[in-house]
Amino acid sequence: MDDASTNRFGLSAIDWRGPAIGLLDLDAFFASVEQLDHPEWRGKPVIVGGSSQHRGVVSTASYEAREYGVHSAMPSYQAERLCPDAIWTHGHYARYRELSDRVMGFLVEETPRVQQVSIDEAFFDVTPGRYSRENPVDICQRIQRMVSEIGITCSIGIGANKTVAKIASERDKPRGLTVVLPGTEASFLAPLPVRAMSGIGGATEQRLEELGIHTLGELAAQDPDEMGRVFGVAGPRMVERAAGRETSRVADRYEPDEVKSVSNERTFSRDLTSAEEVRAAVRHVAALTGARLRKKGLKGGEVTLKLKFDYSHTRTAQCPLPAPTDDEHIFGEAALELLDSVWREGTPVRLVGVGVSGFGASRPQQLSLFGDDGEGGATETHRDLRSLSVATDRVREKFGKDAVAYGHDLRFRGEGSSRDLRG
DNA sequence: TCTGGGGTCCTAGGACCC
DNA sequence: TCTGGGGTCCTAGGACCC
Repeated sequence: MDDASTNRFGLSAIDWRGPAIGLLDLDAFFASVEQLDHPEWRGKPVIVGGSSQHRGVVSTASYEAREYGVHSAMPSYQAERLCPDAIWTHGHYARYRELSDRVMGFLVEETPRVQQVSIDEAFFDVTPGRYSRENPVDICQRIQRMVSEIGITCSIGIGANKTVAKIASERDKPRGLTVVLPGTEASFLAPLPVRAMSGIGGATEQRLEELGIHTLGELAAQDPDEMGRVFGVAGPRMVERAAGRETSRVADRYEPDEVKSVSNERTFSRDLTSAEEVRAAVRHVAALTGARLRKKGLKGGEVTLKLKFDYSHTRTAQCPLPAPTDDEHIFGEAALELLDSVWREGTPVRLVGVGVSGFGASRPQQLSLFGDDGEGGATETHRDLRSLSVATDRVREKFGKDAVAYGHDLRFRGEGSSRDLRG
């Protein structure tokens, strides 16, 4: 890479002018943590993901597994065929969270402008003169050393804006440090396929293709108004970003965005068809969501039911709740009432999801010292059931998730789940 | 037994109101 | 009588991200 971008070191001497935005991405994060914690797995193909028996997919593949063609989001049965000797694990989310927090801590020590975008990725602003005088390249090399010391690695891209930093970070993985020098943004981006830019997925790529636009350079040359007519508000934005002129700032605090919804969904290892099964599944998934709401101290005023029938057919239905709640006995029953509007008994159901949103009106949520006082129209029965939910949470916290199960929970225990982590 | 789970944002269309 | 035309709110669904 000797053109616009470079991963050569020795750039400390350059006089960096203008904004310097970094994007740090932890390399094959979940799989790398597993190899850190299981030394005997190092150097071997490791896959974090759901099992093929439960229609799972790959969350993260170690670099050794990637050599067999395994990648994130690939159906597990396919990964098993490509790499029969891989070591599989469902993952240990709390542990990933712990290491992620440590890495984010390193960034915060360098600059107050750290915007975490996922468990394994964050933007940070190291513009010279803004928070420190130091050269951005030196700062990033130090961050990489600190990350290495905890036993995992990261790749970093640095550039004048987020779009450039993000694409640069993907340029040279793992352990890469790719620098796009100020003023070279447009020439760095121009030859890349449109798909390289985040925000452009399969559908947008195809529509751009139909317009004869294949590269970011071609996209940058479009008339923003014309693109606005085709793509709505995203159109002009796409053109600006492709031209290397994005100006959106890195968030000014190391704080996750305000939560707007909390949901759980489950794909079952076989399709459900009877009303009894589907209703039990709704209650089960609602209970998962309820427990998370209470843990987060959130009560929401809307519930959403989601059913997936096959890969391309999904239906959702949403309704307001009488009062903000975190109790699955209330929002779960509301979800059951929505069932008739989206499902006829006999239609096979592959996935059931229950989400709660509408936190805005009742924020901030403080738990009352005197127990439950914010339940509005809740009946006595609902209060009793709510107490039951809280008691259940406590027992589960103390003795583990499977210590308590309502009747309808039992048949769904042990269904696989996983999380995605691309890169 | 082919394709997960947890999110965010945007859009289109209908209801409703003036 | 030949039905206008905003604005706003709500809902469902799609696209996208990791």
